[in-house]
Amino acid sequence: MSQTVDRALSILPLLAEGPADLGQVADRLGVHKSTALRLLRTLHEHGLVYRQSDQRYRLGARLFALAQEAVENLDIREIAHPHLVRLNEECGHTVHLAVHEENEVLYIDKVESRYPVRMYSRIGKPVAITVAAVAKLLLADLPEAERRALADKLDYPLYTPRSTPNAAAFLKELERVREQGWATDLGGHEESINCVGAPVRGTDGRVVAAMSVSAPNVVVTGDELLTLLPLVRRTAEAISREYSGRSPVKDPV
Amino acid sequence: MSQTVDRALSILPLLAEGPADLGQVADRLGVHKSTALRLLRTLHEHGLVYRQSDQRYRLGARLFALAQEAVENLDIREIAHPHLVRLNEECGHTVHLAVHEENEVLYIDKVESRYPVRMYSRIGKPVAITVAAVAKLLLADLPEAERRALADKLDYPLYTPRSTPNAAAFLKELERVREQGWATDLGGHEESINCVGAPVRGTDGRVVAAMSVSAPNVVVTGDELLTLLPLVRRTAEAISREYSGRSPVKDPV
DNA sequence: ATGGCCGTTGCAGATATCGCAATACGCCTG
DNA sequence: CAGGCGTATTGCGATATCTGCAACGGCCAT
Repeated sequence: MSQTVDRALSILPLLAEGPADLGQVADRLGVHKSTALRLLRTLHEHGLVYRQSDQRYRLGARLFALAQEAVENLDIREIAHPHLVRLNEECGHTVHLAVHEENEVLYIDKVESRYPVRMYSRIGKPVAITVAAVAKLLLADLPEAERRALADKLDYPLYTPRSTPNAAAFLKELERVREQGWATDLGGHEESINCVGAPVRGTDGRVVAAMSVSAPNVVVTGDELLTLLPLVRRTAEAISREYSGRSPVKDPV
Repeated sequence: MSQTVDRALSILPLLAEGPADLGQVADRLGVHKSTALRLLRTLHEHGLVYRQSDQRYRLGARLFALAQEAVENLDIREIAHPHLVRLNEECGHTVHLAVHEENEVLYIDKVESRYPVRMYSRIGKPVAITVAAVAKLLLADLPEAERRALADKLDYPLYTPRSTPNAAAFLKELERVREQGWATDLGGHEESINCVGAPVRGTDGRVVAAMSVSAPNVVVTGDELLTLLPLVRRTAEAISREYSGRSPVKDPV
């Protein structure tokens, strides 16, 4: 770990609180003014800090550009996977992670009992969008207009008697999911399979992914599965925190 | 200027191109692997880089969080936002707010039809500096020497046949914008999109920000959009007044 | 004018950083 | 299962780099 770089980087969260002048930065860093000056200059040359007209420093524009590119490379799956594995170890059931893309909802990760392995054969396949818990979570977060438009376009196949029958029912269900912050699929896709899921949110609060736990009701009934809800929600929230940068480092040796 | 910090920060744009492993980073930095390792570790501890499961490095989510806090600290945005929303309600089109920083022009706020939401996906992204109405407004206010120097440094990509073709044309356009006090972009960036914008000025009369209204010409033609000019200018002036503390509406303390 | 405040610079000493080489680890091959 | 290869990691000494100091210069308010 480099001391100089460490100090320089510590300036960034400091400036995130608001603009500061040289003296303030030096004080809060606990270094001499000349030292702070040189660090700020280097940050400035890289565009990470900007010097406003009153000579105070604040975070710079390059930060935006980098963040932009960072987000494009951000793979939720990488971050979520360990959490999914842990959840699987705790409850023993199949765990899914899904995202919404182009009017489809796709699984992007899956952890199955005994098999902490990426089942690519299944991953990437569109889910039953009108009934799956993860689909409800992802679509419930859309603006109302889009939700409406999408609901109209969809087909509502009756996989089982419990499948969502039509657009009206679907929209109503989405509204409920939106308000309660979690979703279920109780035998809506396969008669004997129940799911309970929770949303993963980004910094802006929007739902970026959804996860769920699935189990056949020969193992646990729907009601029993619901007792896992707190655990599922905690896991989803942990992923959200890490994804949005709220927990920068978890285990620094 | 600090060599160590300089090297560390050089890693960020490098990783913005995509994930890289230790060796690649060391090579591109021109330093020994152990050096690169220590720099990367420091960046990692601050959350600026993330280590994915294949041990390669990638930009981290903390960058996103920092950029977000940075944009929230811009007081122009605070002041302007309600005005932008009102303008959006009145005309129905997309409204942008942008500032100039370090040879770049960036959007710092955006209000979209029905959607008074911060689109961070777009906010923070540098604008097409040679054609956007807001860019013309901000650059037109620079001292002539700076304007000239900047115009020479820029590239002039031909997004469309109407894009500004070269430095000479750009300077001429800036001169006109400077005199008339407003600017347009008629299909210079995207063939079917027109914009009309006006400057926001501080106490000393200098342009501190610029705003614009954009609409596809399938909705309104360029001429029709121009009829909104008085409204846009009035809004910009209202923001200017409030920003420079001469707001007739409400006076703080 | 003049004193105080803040940012900036040159310098010599201190120390953190660098590259090297050796080690450890994971992965694939035979 | 052994062996080999590529990569990440660690300890260490030489030295380039960073640091704090003190002096300078500009700016503002008294």
